[in-house]
Amino acid sequence: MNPAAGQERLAPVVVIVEDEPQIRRFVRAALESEGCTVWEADTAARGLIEAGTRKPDLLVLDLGLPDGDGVDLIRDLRNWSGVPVLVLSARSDESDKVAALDAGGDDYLTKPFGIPELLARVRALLRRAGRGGDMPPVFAFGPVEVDLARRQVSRHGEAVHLTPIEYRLLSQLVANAGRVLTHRQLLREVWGPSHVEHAHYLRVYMAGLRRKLEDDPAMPRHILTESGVGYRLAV
Amino acid sequence: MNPAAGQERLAPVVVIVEDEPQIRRFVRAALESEGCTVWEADTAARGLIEAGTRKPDLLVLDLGLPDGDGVDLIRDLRNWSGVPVLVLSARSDESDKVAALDAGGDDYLTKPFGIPELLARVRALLRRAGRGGDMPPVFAFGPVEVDLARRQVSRHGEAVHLTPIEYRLLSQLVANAGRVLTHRQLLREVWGPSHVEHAHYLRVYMAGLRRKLEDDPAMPRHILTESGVGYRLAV
DNA sequence: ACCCCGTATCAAGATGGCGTTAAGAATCGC
DNA sequence: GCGATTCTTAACGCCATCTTGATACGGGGT
Repeated sequence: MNPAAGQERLAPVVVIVEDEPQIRRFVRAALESEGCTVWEADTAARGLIEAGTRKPDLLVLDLGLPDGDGVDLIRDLRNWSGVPVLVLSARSDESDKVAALDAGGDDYLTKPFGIPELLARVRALLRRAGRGGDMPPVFAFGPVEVDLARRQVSRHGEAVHLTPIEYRLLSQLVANAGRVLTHRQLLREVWGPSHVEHAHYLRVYMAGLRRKLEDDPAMPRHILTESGVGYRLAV
Repeated sequence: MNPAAGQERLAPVVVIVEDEPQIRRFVRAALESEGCTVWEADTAARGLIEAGTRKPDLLVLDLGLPDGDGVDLIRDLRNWSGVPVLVLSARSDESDKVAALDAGGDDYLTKPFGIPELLARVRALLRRAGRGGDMPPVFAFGPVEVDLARRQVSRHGEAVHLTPIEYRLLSQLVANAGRVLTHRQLLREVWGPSHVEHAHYLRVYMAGLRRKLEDDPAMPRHILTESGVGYRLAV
């Protein structure tokens, strides 16, 4: 079993071992833009310590370190850790690649490299290590949860069925939660520009949403009407 | 029980998908010198079949195939297999690398490449796949079990025969279990982009799946219809 | 008090989507 | 080529959803 299976970690943890501050910052910024938590080390010795203490999901390693060969670091690391290792190097000699990979490296990228390729290879390694998927974003107000990705709405934990128009209407409210949406705005987004005058539709369907989502439809606490203007979703 | 569990496989099995016979022989010789058992395919369609029947430990894939994009092959493969994929390509554009890796590829090697590097990367992929886990091979809901790797479906333990389209439809549902799939999404994935309007097909084939998989096809408990939107597989 | 406008709720009819079956066409394996 | 499987297409009844009209409520202005 995977020992990390139980503990939910939202952001992958990455350790960078790289002596040039410029490249370190460069790579750090890229990884953080992917949502990673990043720790740095500028020597091989420090790198091993960081790999031990931070329990990273990925190690990005430059071969050219001041205090030792990066290949030795990998060999050492592999005695006690299976963390994926992405090797960066200025040397493009095939023998270097073979040595680093056979020592236990998982991928080898030659400088200069592009950030998109680096990130794609990082994603590939994290995916295979089992840290690919993250949680779907769910929006909640009161007892109601809206899962936009699964197109599913629940109230008090139980699934609630919404018709297509009801769902579109709720989506608009959620997307602009807290803000007032005018009748015209809602009608245009849900029914299209030609139905902008049929404010009656809104009343019918808002009643439906309240009946399905509010605890007391007569005293709505979240789907509020701004009389003469429109509707608002209170958070 | 898993029939392959007892039989010790000493030699890794590799499938090569490559249309140029010269490179195919070249790569094959190299892999066999490493002690691999090698199977070949010269088209994308054939490659998928080989990947399904040979149960390889690694897939070596050339992107430039005569009958389809290799990236599509990876995406298809990833619906039912977690086998490591090493991509070979004549194109060194960064966007090609990113596309192939994000589709599910594990490594990307640009032609021309040296045999030592190829083999080192192969060893790295086999090493990691050997100790790590692959995809959970069987997906279950209610009385139904779907073995994506063996392309086999059973209900109450008994094998159920599905036609190709039925199986692809079910694959899509399983791959997005719990999520609502719109008519257009399903039609595009199963019949192709040109049949996006033929929603009737879906009704016919969903009826077929329900007849074969649901205990009471008239009251489906797992293959649910989201009226006006699409379908969803309930877990 | 009364009227008026905006709102809430209910219900019935219209519409189009959906499930099902079956028959002809196409494809595949032998 | 031939038989069998699979796919496409059409037809029909049913039902969820949408539309539309009717009715009631409530506050503000005259």
